[in-house]
Amino acid sequence: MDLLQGTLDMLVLRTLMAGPLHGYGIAKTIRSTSNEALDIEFGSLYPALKRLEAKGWIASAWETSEHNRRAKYYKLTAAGRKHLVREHSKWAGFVSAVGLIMGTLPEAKG
Amino acid sequence: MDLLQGTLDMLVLRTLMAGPLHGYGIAKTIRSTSNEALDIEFGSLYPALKRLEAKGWIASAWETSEHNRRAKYYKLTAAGRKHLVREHSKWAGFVSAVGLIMGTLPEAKG
DNA sequence: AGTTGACGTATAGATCCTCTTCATATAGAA
DNA sequence: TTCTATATGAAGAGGATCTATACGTCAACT
Repeated sequence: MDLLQGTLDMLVLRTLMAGPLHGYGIAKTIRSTSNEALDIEFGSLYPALKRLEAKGWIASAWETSEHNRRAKYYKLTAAGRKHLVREHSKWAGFVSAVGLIMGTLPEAKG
Repeated sequence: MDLLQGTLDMLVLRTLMAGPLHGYGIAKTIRSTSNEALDIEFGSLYPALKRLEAKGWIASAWETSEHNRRAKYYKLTAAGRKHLVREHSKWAGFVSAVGLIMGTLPEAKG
């Protein structure tokens, strides 16, 4: 909920680095790995998966889940892996830059 | 450029904590304080300032700048100060949660 | 037998923010 | 007089997320 734009793609890609997973599983993994801090809405997730697949960063295949249901499994492509590295780097740089603003300015003044 | 949505407001509010400043000065301050990493577009900044003022987090007044030009100076309100604290806290929580995802998942797997 | 809850995918429309582009204007330096 | 830095602002495009909704299965409880 209330994810900053552009972050979801990186999170999904990073989650898929651990192996192929279906949409529902991706959301559950992100939720639990973040200690329930990040709650991905399916209305955000599925469009994101489409986007990612259209860009060639993930590939999908219908399979049977561990609960014996049909589920579309997504896996990282080589291009996706490279993109993830770039995005992670950009994210780190951004967080660092924001840290400079939030931390180095004078605390108060008339 | 390419700011993550929702971050600009926090950055502007934080910058104004150092004292009243006009739009142009806010952009310059953010740019230099972040070592040129954050480049605020005026097409993003002015709508943001309007938004912030409409919500009562900043207040404005026309004055004369140090370069002898008319400039609208913005200053943080008490409500803005409180909002900034909340947003900063949310930001820190979000960064921390993203860190959990990006750092704690297995690096790779078939 | 009926219902609840976990599992799963998917779309449409609204909303919000940022970016690009354009328009306007003054002061000082070269 | 031409260029650069200083200054504000609006319009429209683009992109991502959220809300709401729909469909469907399986297992467990009552």
